[in-house]
Amino acid sequence: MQDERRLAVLRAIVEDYVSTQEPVGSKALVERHGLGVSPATVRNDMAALEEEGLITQPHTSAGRIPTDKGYRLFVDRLTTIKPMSNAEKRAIATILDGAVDLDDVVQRSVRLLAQLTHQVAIVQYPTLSRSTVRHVELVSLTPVRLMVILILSSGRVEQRLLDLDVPVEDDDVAGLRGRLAAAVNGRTIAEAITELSSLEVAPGHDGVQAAVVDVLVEAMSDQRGSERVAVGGAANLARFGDSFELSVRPLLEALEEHVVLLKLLGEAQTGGMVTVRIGHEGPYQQFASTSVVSTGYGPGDEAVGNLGVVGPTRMDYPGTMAAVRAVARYVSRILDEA
Amino acid sequence: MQDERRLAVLRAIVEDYVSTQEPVGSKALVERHGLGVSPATVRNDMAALEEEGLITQPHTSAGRIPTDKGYRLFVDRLTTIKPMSNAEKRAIATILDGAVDLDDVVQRSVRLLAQLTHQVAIVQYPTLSRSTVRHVELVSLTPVRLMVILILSSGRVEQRLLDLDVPVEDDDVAGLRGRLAAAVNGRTIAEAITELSSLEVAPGHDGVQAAVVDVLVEAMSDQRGSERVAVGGAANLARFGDSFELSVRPLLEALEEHVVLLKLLGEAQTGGMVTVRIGHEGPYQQFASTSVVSTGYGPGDEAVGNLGVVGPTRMDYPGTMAAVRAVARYVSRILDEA
DNA sequence: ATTGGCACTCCGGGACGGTGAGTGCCAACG
DNA sequence: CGTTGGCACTCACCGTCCCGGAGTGCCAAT
Repeated sequence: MQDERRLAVLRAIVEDYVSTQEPVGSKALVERHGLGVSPATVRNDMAALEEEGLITQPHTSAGRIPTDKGYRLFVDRLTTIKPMSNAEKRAIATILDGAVDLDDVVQRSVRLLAQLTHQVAIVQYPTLSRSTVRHVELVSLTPVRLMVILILSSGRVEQRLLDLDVPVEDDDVAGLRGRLAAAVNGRTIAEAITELSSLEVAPGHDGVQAAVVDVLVEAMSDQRGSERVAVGGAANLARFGDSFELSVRPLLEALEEHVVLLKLLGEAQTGGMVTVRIGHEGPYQQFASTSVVSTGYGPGDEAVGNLGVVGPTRMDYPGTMAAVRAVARYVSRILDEA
Repeated sequence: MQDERRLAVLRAIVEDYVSTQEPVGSKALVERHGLGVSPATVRNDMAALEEEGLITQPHTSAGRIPTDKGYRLFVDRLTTIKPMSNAEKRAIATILDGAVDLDDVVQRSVRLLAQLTHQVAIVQYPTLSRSTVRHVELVSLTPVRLMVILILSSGRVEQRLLDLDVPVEDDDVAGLRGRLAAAVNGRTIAEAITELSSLEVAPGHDGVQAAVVDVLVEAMSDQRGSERVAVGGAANLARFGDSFELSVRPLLEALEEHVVLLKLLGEAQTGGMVTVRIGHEGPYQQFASTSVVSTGYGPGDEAVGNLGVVGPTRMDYPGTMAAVRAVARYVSRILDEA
């Protein structure tokens, strides 16, 4: 039926508009894409598509541009994620394999993603909540100053300095270290916190132990680790084309508000699913003309963080989705190995 | 003489242009500033100032705007840094005193500076090179995995994971730890590196020691610590007014190139001196229309890092310089206390 | 259902002219 | 000699007008 052709027309409109960023007319459409029909036919189809709210015209007698609903249909039904080329895959692998530690992986990822997509990339640092305690270390720098180190299975290391009211002996520190290790090593964060709060107090040094436990609990429940994000490719905002004040400025402001970015990235999705949020579908109406393409990453099927890009609604969805998915996979694989 | 008045005219032009961002004419000048002369007189002065290359007119028969040279004279001779108000001082103190660690100080500073100046703020993380080694710690996580921790007087903590070829005993680790501590504790980074490379090898475990020393030297000479910078207030780029492509885009790109930013901040200045680099005076010609106001900070008279802002040449120099100096002072004081 | 034809709409860009702010110069003045 | 008022001149800016072109909607014919 001509229903199929209509969808083909929609696809063509999206693709043309994305690449030229100008409203696309019926004549240009039939020329560029080899649909074997006349412009008049396309016009009829366009009228139908507009009736359904999938495309619109900026002003009477200009070409059509897709609406958010049009992009949604395009993303859901008209496109398959085009796989990355082998060269791209190799580039991803080379860049990410060079990372020296967890933070470096995140920073490289965000750069890479920005480069691949030519958009603004956002990568969330791995969240602590699912990882387990690998090691707890106490180091007495001076008799009244203790350093508390927490090493997690995710590879993240948190350290805290702790000033004591009373001096403490090295032997006592060693004892406390042993008891702490027994209580928390191998447990998840949540379990460890429970264990710690029910830990028996050794006589005589309850103050020190309480202080250390406090610091540990604080370090564990510290949401900073999971709230941090890395941002890259802000310069790509320059290609937005749209009005500066309307689109770019709010984004520029948001890029420093990590809470907002985390909300934009949304809930972690596992299993290679890439989420696309188009324009008004998001929670912030100042981003009405921006889309977010994101997915979760993590070892195995466990999502420990999100990553994605944000760009104009008029973006290359297939390519962007492919890049996001590919980077997430490689990052997950690296976390697997670590 | 009328020489003084000419300088007063230059000052007035700079101030007016900075606040209105429009070329300023002779009539408007005498009205807004109470110079008790006629517009015609001012016109003569303007002609003289233009002759000297201090001001220029964008097109014939428009008002005058300052040249880079004009700004330079203004900054050097026509302005005193206006002190911060008490309220501002309190605000700075409150915000910075709330910092929990070194990184937090830097991050708070950069936000603060951006807010105070309405420009893009840059704060360099304290450089390692001048600080001394406070503590070295070795922790054996497993028999073949060591954690190496380096604590510096600046408060920075570097940790590295080290996988060994052969298992190592706890006792040996303790011995090595002792020898390392003796070699480096209290030394500056440079000294410590020298000491480490001439460290005698204990029989039997030369492999382990060599590996640990390698890691330590790497951590010490790691330029990452001194090359890292924090950036804030990128949204203020939106107020640039100038052509987007010409001014904002290169800056936006530079903001992700930390090497470039470090070069922009320039050499550390101590003793409360604030450096101003105006337009073409900088090393990058793509920043011909941007100025950098920067200074060093650090405990005592020792500069351990730079901070500053970058904005359009047309900026409020007295206010910006005051803010930069004030923030640097408070940061230095905090480093003093730590 | 598709197509060719046709009248209509409207954006974008170039031409045009008036207005106003600002300048440079000159002659007069203290 | 520095200052001032006067005057002619220069442009940027803004609103108007006009035209061409791309695109549309509709209709009758196939």
